Amino acid sequence: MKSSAPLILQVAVPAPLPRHFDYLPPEHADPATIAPGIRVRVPFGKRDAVGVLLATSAHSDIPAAKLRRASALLDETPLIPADLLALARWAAEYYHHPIGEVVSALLPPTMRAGKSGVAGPTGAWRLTAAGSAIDTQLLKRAPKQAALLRLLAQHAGDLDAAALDAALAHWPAPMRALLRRGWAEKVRYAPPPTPAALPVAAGLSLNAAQTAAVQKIQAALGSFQTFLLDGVTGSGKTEVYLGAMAESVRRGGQALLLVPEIGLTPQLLQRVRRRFPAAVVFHSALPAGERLAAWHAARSGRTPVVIGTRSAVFLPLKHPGLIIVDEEHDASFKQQDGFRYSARDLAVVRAARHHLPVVLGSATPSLESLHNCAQLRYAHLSLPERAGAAQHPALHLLDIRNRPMENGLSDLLLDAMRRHLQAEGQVLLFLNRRGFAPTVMCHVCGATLQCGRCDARLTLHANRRLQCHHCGAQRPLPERCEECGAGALRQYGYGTERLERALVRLFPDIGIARVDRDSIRRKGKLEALLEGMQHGEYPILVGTQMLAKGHDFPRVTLVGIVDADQGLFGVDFRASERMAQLIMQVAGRAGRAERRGEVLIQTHHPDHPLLTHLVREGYASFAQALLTERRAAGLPPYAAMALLRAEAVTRAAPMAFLDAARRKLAPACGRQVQLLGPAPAPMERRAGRYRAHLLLIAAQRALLQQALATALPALYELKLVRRVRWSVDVDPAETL
DNA sequence: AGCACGCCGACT
DNA sequence: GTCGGCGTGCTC
Repeated sequence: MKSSAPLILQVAVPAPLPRHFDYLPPEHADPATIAPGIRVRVPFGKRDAVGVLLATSAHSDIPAAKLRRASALLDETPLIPADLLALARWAAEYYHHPIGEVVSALLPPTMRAGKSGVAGPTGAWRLTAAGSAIDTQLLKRAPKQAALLRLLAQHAGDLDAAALDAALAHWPAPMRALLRRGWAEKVRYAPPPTPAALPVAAGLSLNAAQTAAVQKIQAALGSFQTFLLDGVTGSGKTEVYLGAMAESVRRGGQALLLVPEIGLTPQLLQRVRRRFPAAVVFHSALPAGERLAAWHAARSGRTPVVIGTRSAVFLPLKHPGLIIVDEEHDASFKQQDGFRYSARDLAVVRAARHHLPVVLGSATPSLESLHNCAQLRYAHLSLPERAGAAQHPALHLLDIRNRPMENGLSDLLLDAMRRHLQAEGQVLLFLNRRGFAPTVMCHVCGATLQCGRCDARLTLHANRRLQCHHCGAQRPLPERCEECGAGALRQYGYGTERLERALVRLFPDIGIARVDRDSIRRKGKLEALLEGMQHGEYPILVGTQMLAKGHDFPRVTLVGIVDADQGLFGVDFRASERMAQLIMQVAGRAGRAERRGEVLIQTHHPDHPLLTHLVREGYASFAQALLTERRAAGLPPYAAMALLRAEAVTRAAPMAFLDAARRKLAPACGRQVQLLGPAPAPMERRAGRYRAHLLLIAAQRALLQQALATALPALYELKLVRRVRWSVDVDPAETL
């Protein structure tokens, strides 16, 4: 017998180390089972770990004496399909994140823990006639096989993988022996229906622009193409998604719809479910069991449509057909800790690898996507009209300098509210600050109440408790100033709770609903409020940006933006882009039915070029102006950016680490990649930890990538690494 | 990250 | 005399 070449398993092990680990296969491993994407149990240092097989190789750079043997192969067929595994490897490289942690992100927690791979069983095992005839007493040399035979005999052919797991440890190997000897056989369950066989309801009729958009997307099915679906609020993007998804499903391809936050879009969810009754929801807040079920439904092809948040971009799909990213400009597609990927960008990469079309939809597209359109990398689909008879709302700046104010509302805005309410209109007031008052200050000494763990002021809530909106800490409002002891604490500024209270007094006979994170904390509360709004129970709505996300309020005729000034002077280079998107998203809630909407924006800076440009020329023109600025300043999307972040409980450690990191990075950066910092983060202390940044900018992404790839491995060797929590953030969404 | 090993303080 | 603090090193 010739000895086969040693086979090396390259395994992604869940550890924060920037490499894979080599192992020998388990003894007696079935070579047919060894395929990339299966899970492998391996000894790792002094403990056991569940890793994922990335690839096999004929040789290893690790000295043979150090190589250890994997203890078991945990799956018979790859849990992670090859295309998805390739995407993970690409993402690990692009985001410079350890491969083991990236691969973990693809597995539901149950699978990560090494539980049985086939919770959605593919079939069951039973004895053959030959197997029934075996006298298990004669199988003394194979006690496991004997036990398995007895088990199968007792259960008359109904044992699936889960049942066997429960009954017998390490059953797969003896089961293979029984199959080989013809004593047992596997009965496969009927294959799951293909997406095309699942029910799809008819859609609404489309207008000309919608039809054109759907047709272009349909024509691209089966090939890679990125579309930016650019349509004002109310122009009917959802119906375009549904039309394109229906066609993909009809052709047998599953559709993946990514949304910023499931909980905030009950209306979208309803529409998807009405059209695709077999659609499945996926997000990381699901209970483990439901998450696993959804994961299996996607992987097995049992569901035609998955609607999910960020993490759903990594769902295995049996028949991938189409990917859609709704509200593509939304920052929540960027993961903000650990593996800092952008689900929107990965959706595009994934579509390219699968040869699928991908649709990025927004009424206020990100500058990145607009730039990609200008570069002809994305196809621009416009939905210029509002669906139905609705007209665009008119935007006006309200100069509130020197105006009489009533609890943050100017006489101008109050007059307009009365006018609209009298005409049976609904009024929406937007204030992006929850709580009662954002500042509590001592009138004697001027001290403000600060969070003990963050560089931030505490927000007073209506329940007389102080809350830190950065770390969640809470405490009761003290009687006296903690600095000087005077009993003269006063509240400054307005939050949604205070605004609501003022409105109750100003409009005593009118129903008022408040929508913010506090008011919808209880499950189903948002749905109940939305329901009430549809029925006209609440002529006045007050809320934070939650109101801006995807809900239809057909009766709203007036939108009041209570404080536009807070967005004008942000420290982040994306602050003005974000402000414009928020204003336009909120403005879009007005006048969706036949009545023309009005949008009033309160400001102390009515001549501010950003505001005047946005109001007079609209978002598209505003975005072009911002792009021109970004180009001149050498900022994204005209440059590539990465941020090295570090945090620790001492102030000095993050800076010391980043100083050392800078010295390691500098030679690799050369003159082409700029290094800025390290500098303390804008809010240096947060949740008791000090934070600092080191910024890298390059005109060309490849140069930045190369510098990081060259220098980052050395950072793992720094002793200072143990003293900080650090991460690389490629394409940071915010530099806070 | 986990988990060991390894040297220096207040306790049964 | 030991239990245990966290610095340091390693994981194929």
